[in-house]
Amino acid sequence: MQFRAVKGMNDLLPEETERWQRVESAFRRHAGLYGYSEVRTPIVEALELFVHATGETSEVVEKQMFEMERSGERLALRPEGTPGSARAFLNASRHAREPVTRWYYLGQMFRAEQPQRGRYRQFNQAGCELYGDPGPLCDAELIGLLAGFFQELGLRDLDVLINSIGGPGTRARYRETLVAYLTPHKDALSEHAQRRLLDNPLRILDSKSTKDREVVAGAPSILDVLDDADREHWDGLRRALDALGVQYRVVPGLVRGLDYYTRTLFEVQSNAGELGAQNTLGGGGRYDGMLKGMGGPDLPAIGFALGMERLLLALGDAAAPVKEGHCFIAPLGDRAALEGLKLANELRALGVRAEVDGRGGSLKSLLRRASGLEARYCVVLGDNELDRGIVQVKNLAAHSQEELPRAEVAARLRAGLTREAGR
RNA sequence: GUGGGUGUAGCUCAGUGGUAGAGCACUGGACUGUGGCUCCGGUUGUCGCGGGUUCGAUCCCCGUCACUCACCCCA
Repeated sequence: MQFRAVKGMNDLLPEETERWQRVESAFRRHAGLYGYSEVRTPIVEALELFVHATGETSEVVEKQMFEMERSGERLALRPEGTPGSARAFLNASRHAREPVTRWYYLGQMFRAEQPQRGRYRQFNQAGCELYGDPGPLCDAELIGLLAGFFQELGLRDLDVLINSIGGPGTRARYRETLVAYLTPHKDALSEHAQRRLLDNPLRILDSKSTKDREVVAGAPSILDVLDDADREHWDGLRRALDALGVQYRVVPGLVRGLDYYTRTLFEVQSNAGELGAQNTLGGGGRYDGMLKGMGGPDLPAIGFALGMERLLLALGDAAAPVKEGHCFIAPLGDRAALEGLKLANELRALGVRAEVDGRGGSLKSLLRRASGLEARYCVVLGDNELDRGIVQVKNLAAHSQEELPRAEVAARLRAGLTREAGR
């Protein structure tokens, strides 16, 4: 084979896309119930948008961007959805026509990581963004939306983690506190964490290295140094989550790797299916500084993204769609084949999926094929039937067969399928 | 980006220094026009790719690519 898909980028074949479509439509409906509408933004944006919004010290921007140049413009494939959505929001001046904007999106994202189960170079996210509400009630509602979506799909054993990293003031103060605590223990930290100590010390808090974990276990919690406004917001979030009945766990070490977060952070993990190390199904947080930082109005915002590939892995067979009954037409001979084409169209006109096997072959092999396709009915049509103005209809599940007048077949089969679907 | 594991038929996998097998799938027949069961037959491979050692390599060695797991990162 000469060509293969680019590393970390995968084809989705029909068996898979059926599962995807089911989850996607469930997401659209779920987000719609909360008042979210779909936004579609370009996959390619100015490189600078991500450097500025996602943050130049984030790993995503530092090492994982697919960059390109066109007529002197530096462009990039989007590594996440939030910056593009925020840009679109500002370009359209949405804040001038509505106080609060709720958008959701579905789409491909690109990060040049080492591929792994549940982690690909082209992957799909579904996400929500909420502009114009400072929270904390809407923070709780958004977390509830995310967790509720997973539950609706049938996922159990979900772990909802929350934290607050405060506003810029709190974070700067905490950063100093943390560096002061970690520096004496520097030699006990992993090599990676030692580097982080200089550029992004908060990230050490969620290191998986046991060395780092031991040191971090004794570190001061950011929740203890929240300023009054941050504290009030945090308490309000917890009260609202309790009122909504959302189960959660406070994890002071939850940090997340995008630079723009303020205050509320959250993540939903699952042990279901075959997720392996990529057990974060979705996550997000508040990013009150982004819109202003991009030259727009000083408006608060919060959002999340969930990984479609991971969600599908976690769901396993649970994402398999229910098959609708359909008809298979098995014509014997050339004359019957033409009649079969006509009958198939009659069925389709009534909204019934139908297919004709025009390849010829024995009745045995045609029935075998009908069986393999899991058709509900197989219509057998040969010279004998044509001459008598009837067809043989085989109910493949019931192993029964009856003769029906040719003129009535389509309507009768539709009635049969409707009856079954109603059960 | 770093480290480990694995690459043999469409799928799941066995196998041996003398150029390949099973099950499933597909297909034909037993049953001149009746499936999913049974029985019998048939098709399918550059043994991931390139190089080396050897009389000879799918097997040993080196490289490379892909997949996979972990780190890292995050969805």
